[in-house]
Amino acid sequence: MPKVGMEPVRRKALVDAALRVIGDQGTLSVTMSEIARQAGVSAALAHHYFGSKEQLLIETIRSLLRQLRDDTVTALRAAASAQEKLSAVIRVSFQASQFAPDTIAAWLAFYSEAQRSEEVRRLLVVYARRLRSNLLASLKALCPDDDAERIAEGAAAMIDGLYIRQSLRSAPIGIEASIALTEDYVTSHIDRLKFQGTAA
Amino acid sequence: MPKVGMEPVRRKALVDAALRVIGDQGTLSVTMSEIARQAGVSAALAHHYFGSKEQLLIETIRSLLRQLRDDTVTALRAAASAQEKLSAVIRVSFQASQFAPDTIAAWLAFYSEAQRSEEVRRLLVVYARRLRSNLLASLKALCPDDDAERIAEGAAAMIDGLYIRQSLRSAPIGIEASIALTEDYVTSHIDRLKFQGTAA
DNA sequence: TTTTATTGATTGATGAGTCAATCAAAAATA
DNA sequence: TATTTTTGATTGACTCATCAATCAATAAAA
Repeated sequence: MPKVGMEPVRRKALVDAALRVIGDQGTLSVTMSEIARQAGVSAALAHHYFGSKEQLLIETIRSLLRQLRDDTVTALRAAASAQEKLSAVIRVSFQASQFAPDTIAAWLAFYSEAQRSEEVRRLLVVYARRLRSNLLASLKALCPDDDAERIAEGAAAMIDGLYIRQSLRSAPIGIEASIALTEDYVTSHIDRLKFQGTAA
Repeated sequence: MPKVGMEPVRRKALVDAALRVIGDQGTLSVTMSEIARQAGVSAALAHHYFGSKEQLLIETIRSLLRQLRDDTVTALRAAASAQEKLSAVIRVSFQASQFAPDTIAAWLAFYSEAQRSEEVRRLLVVYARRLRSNLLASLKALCPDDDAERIAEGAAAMIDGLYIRQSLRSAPIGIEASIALTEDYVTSHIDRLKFQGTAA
């Protein structure tokens, strides 16, 4: 079977398998063998292409982040007004693929790993910044800058918090309810500023 | 040195050491040897008293939860009005001991472990329920029940989210700012209900 | 024939859990 | 009180399993 040009195919298969296995087991303490098995190759091949487990894991996170970024960009393009963009950013965070139990479990495992691996931490900081800045951009069109900062901070925290609560799978808040809760937070604050603005 | 009655002393020392080591390394993949070393005893003794690593970890989580509950009870006792109680619950979540990097890292590790261990998951569900119900009790005195439910849900999510964001140690939001953000969320929503109420 | 893809077998390290042995306090007995 | 027995506390050494990483060998293109 050895055809030439297998490298990108195998890399993708391994990264996808890694995400599956990590999500399934809810930990980064998964074996290279298991990942390789799921990808349909030997563990030795995984090492051949990635050099180390650490490297494979990092590529896996990168892949997850890339996916999220692409979805966000697409959603933002389709949105016209600031309100729509805001809604789009929130919506993407809770879209089915991101909010699936396995994906959440994987995110959680990555956050935990960030305590040890500087590179993983850096990647997650990129995610946090991106979320905050996407929210901020739209918010600044709707309220004063410093209020926008605070609201963006709060909304980002709420999104992450809904994730972590979802991971416990008790009193499961649905996708729509999560979106509603977050949008409610944002609009409620913007509204209040209007009232205060007219009152003052 | 073998005196009698060492068991409770050693158990506590081991549980405390476990929390320290887990917080420090940010993972449950810590060795019994290391925990024992920190507690000043041999790994064999840790096994003697706890039977297994899993069991020691569970006792450690229990200890953390107990601490949090006690602090909450104390804070609630000192609060008179519903507003004060609400504020107290929020404040306890962010009090220095809970919000310290090591403690947050430990929490994160436990959440991750909950994906695998049913017992760990159960314990964290207890925490989530308790937080929600503490918030709910005070909120119900301040607004209609179904609004209270939503606000409690949102506030709990925001608290957890601020934790997770804190764990990345980038753009570190301080304790006071976190409290302010959460209280702001709650009061803003209650206020809005009042406006709507008078307007309708 | 040279290069790329691929794997089985092996190695070396690590870590949980077990066990038999030791040591000293406490309790019982003389 | 002095001596023996019992029991709790404690550990070093060991076993057994797991796993990341390496390597030599093979097979099929180019």
